[in-house]
Amino acid sequence: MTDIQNPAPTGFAQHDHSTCVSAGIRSAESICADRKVQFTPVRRRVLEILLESHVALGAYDVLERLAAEGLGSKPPVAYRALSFLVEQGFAHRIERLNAFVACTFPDHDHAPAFMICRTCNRVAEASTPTDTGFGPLAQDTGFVIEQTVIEAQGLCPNCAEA
Amino acid sequence: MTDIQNPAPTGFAQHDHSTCVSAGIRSAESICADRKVQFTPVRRRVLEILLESHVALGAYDVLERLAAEGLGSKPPVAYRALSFLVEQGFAHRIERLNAFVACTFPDHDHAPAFMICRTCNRVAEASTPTDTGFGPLAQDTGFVIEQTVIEAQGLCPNCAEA
DNA sequence: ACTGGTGATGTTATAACATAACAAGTTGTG
DNA sequence: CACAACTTGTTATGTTATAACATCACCAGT
Repeated sequence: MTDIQNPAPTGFAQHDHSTCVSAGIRSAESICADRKVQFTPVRRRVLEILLESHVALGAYDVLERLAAEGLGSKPPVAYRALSFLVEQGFAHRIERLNAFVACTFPDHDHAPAFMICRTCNRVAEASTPTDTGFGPLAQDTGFVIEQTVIEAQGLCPNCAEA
Repeated sequence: MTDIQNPAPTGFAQHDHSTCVSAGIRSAESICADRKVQFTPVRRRVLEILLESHVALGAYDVLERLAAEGLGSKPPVAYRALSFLVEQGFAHRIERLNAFVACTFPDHDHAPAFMICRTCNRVAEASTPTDTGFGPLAQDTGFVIEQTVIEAQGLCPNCAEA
């Protein structure tokens, strides 16, 4: 297995966050156009909400925000929008937290790996090579890999200080 | 990152399963004695239930079995036993499934990686080197890793055929 | 034997996460 | 316009998880 590649992880480091938001939305718009899928108001707004921070949000956190804006108040509304975003690769589900974050690299096809702060729930995303080391093993055993989840838990730099 | 090491994954392959059960219980007994923690009837029984197959079981699946045997019928009973087993390294939580499996290597300290069949929920466990590739990246960013979850989803050999 | 500490279990209640099923509205296309 | 495909709204319920407090069993010290 080769090392996890890291095209400059945002999430923990200082950065111009407004770029994350605008770039995320622009990518999504353009990809949706290409794929001829609808980037509806609810979907767009949910992506914006996720993009507002690098903190993983639960479906009900998102829903609460939607409800406050009159965009839907029942769980399926949030779950449907989140499923859409995950399917299209605009967001990822963090299994460990049953929560969601906007994707940092919506434009490349990649296998994500996450560093998750257990104190502040902030998440940094890195790319991994498609072969995460299971390849050879899976071949041995006959297991057919469809997707791999890699999630590291710990403390982000800020929370580690305190 | 080096390849995932694989001390002969059970789970999918044919094997003498009674060994898994007896060895699992014996290890747990001996480790509990060393650590001076109690291997109570509920804890033992829950481990036995997990050991009965390499299928990941939800807490409520386990609870159902316990209840049928008069060993406890309320969720906290199952969750407490499962937490204990996970803490002691006798079982692992599969984040993707919100479920649990008995550990295949309770005697070594290891970072587990799992192959999870989406059809039958059977799980094969492999060991990884302690450095799963996040090390260098984490150092760059200042992230302090406490635990890493690696879970591959796909089809086990049996289910892949069908 | 009493007392108090510790750890395990029992129980109630509820929080948090998720989806099935169906109705109603919207949008693009012939 | 009419239709098909898709999206959203809503009800109801299913599933996973834990907080909080009561009780019990055991052991050590007096």
